[in-house]
Amino acid sequence: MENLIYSLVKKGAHEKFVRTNTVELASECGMSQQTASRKLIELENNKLIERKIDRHGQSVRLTQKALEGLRDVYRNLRPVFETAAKKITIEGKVFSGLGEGGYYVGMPGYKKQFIQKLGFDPYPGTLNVKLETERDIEAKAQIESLPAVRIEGFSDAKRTYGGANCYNATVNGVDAAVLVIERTHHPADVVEVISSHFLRKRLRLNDGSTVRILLKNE
Amino acid sequence: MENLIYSLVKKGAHEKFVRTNTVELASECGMSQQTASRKLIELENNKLIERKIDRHGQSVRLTQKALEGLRDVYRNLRPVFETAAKKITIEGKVFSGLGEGGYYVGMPGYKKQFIQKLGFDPYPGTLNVKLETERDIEAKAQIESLPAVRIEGFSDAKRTYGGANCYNATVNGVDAAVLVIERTHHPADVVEVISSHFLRKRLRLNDGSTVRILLKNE
DNA sequence: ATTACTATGTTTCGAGTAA
DNA sequence: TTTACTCGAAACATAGTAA
Repeated sequence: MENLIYSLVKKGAHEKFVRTNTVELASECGMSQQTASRKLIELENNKLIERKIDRHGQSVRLTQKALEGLRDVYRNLRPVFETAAKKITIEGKVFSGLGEGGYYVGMPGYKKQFIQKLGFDPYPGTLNVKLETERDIEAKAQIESLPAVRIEGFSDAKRTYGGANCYNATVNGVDAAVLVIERTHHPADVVEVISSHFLRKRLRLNDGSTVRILLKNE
Repeated sequence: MENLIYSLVKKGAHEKFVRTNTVELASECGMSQQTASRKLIELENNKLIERKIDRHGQSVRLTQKALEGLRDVYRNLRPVFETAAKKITIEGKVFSGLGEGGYYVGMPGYKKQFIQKLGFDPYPGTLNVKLETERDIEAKAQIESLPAVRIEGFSDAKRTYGGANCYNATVNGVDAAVLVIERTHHPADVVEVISSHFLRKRLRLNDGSTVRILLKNE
């Protein structure tokens, strides 16, 4: 099954429609023609491929959904084989969130942990950075391969507050930490940063200012 | 199945024994405890993992064989997501092969194709380069994602001669081509280079000399 | 040539449970 | 608690074909 997708990747189906047929795919994947046919149908039903079928074969292309799945695999494998501890740099533009980040960061349940584990008392607000290039989004995904500072969730009488992972970094040279909140399915192109400083003031940032986040490797 | 290996990778089983149990792995992979147990046995029988089992769980580590399989996947996926056309550089040390490379390169059936497709008449010999670092071996594997100059195989009365792929490059600045012979399961840490020049003389190389191969991107 | 349906055979799964 | 066996059920693969 997955096998079939890898065969399609080898043919370049991640960037264009590629011409093939069920007999060819079957032999490449070590399965029968009938199975290849059925699996192509399944992949199509699961919106993992698009097809144009005619009586001489078919053209197949991977969907964005399939690429996302492959990207997950890639992200898991990269830290295994890219041993060198490279410096991760992320560039993006400052934008205004809803201001709710500051509320959470200031809560005693979190604040105590920040002071203890990150070694600084965070300014009660987060700097929202929007990533503009695929390269930066990739770099953000790589962050998770770094050693994290774990912030535990907790509960009060009203509700439960989720955990988070922090990664020491600098923003335009100023000490800070990237905050990756657990469970909330955050957009992939946004990074939240906390710091002991009010970064907008300290770095004279406005909405649209470009900042460079440099992750600390150990 | 594969799923289980990815779970183990996430736990770091590619670099050390990691402690886990069948219930935990099952829930991570969306399968029953029984299936996880059975699959671990299969993985062990297939020499993809090593285990130390006790009554409180088990320690699991991936074998080299499993890592090789994952590396294949990684190599397939990298060109998909590493879009930027990076320059591939390989460094290694010159060594003497058996001299058979020269015999083949000089055969009319190949020579004609080199002249036509690579645009030069190759010196009848190959420069063997031994790669010394993991980084260089990785870089060599990446070559295959570049556009290849295809050299077809052929037959004469006696036998069949296999095909090859060539990749335009420079060796210490001199035009050349990396030769990847088909089918022969070449060692991963050796690169063969052909050129119109006798590179050993032209570049004053001896066994053990370090050379830098720069692949041409288009 | 193709793709892909049906029917049948094979493999895989997981509940129950032993050790 | 574990791991992992047995066995009936569910999922999957392929031969034979139709279109």
